[in-house]
Amino acid sequence: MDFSPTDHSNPNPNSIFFPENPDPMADFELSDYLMLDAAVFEDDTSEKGTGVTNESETSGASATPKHSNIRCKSGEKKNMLGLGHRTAFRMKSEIEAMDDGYKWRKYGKKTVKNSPNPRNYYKCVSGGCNVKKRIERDRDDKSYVITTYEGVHNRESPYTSYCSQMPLMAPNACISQPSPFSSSSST
DNA sequence: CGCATTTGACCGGCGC
DNA sequence: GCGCCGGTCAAATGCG
Repeated sequence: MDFSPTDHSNPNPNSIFFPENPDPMADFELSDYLMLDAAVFEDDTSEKGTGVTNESETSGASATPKHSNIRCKSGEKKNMLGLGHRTAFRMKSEIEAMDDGYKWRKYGKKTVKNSPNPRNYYKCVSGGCNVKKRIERDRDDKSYVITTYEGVHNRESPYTSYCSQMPLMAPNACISQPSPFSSSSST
């Protein structure tokens, strides 16, 4: 795994690199950054427990040998067929719905077997792009939020755009503004 | 009144 | 073939 939060070369506009310490919400800390596109998808679903994946989405897998949580389910298969990238973050945050610059609409909520915490499903409604994201709390540490983006935005996040206008800044210094995480985009 | 959210039902895929 | 599970849809409800 060479992925890192500072890998701004990632062409996927989904890859919004959250600041390590956004002052507005202070209590936020990026823990893991996972880029799961088609190329590495196989690894992601193999549940070998070698990658950070094991620490995030599959955190509950240890309790249940079955890896039902990360199998290539219907939606994921579409993903493998070329629907788009999948990007997952695990971050320490009190809030689940963070404003990443896009407008999201919640379309579902589901309690999943591997986690005592419900998983929330959002669709991007800004720009009409077909991007989805899942948000759930880490089963082992509720102070962590696991966010999984699926698909590719057809436009950049206002934050990354902002970022691109500041070529002299360190890439990962971008996005620390404008106030990336005003709580909850929706509501 | 309009829009976003909530929540239960339904669907499709996978494992046994 | 059946049951389980994750994901999505759509009607109902609440809030601004």
